[in-house]
Amino acid sequence: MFEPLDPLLHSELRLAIMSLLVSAEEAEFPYIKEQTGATAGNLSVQIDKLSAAGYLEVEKTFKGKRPCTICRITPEGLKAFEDYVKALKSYLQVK
Amino acid sequence: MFEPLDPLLHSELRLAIMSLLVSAEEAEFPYIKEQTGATAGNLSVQIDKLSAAGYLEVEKTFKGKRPCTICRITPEGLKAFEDYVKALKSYLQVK
DNA sequence: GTAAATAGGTTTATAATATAAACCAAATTA
DNA sequence: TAATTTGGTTTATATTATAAACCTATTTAC
Repeated sequence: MFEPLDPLLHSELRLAIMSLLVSAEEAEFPYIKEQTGATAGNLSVQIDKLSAAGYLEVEKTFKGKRPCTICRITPEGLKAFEDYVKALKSYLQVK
Repeated sequence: MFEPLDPLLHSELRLAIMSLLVSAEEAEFPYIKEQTGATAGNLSVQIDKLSAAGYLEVEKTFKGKRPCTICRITPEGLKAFEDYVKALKSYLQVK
């Protein structure tokens, strides 16, 4: 009846991060911060979790002299996102 | 960009309960338990929360000699559910 | 008739989670 | 060179989800 929801994606901020990256393929930390309205601390923690799960890959580089964290969604992340959306529909379809 | 998600509805079990009641208009505790696969304790707690928020009304009655808990969604509950679904779409629409 | 099992839940304890506050280092500006 | 800003990370706290333990009444088995 109700399909289980991936707890990693069933989180407001993590879902927003993934949603951005599904469209963008690549985004910098400050951009994600701005778009989601999250605090840097919260964002850092949630990106770590998505990265640890293999849903994101995180590249730490430099932009001029300043550090720059770039995030991209992985194929597994995209699959997980699509599965999550599919599962969600079992809750939202009001017959 | 991303609309906030009602934390009361952004919960797997509570969302399942509400989803059932949007379709059914009325359901007994054991039926909800069976359909959601939740434990009785968890279900009891989550129904209380939805009820405390005014999203559900809970009628405690008897079926023969045995206690029977009936749940119905309220107009505010329905509104909240619809708003939640609308908000969710801001996360799911992959352009 | 009474012991055990079942129905229908509620209360309570625990573990996980989300979140922001505090913090840090380097670069820039005053 | 002091203060501020950028770009984050680490840590502490408060909330939350969840199941275990529990309770009462009824039914079934002996």
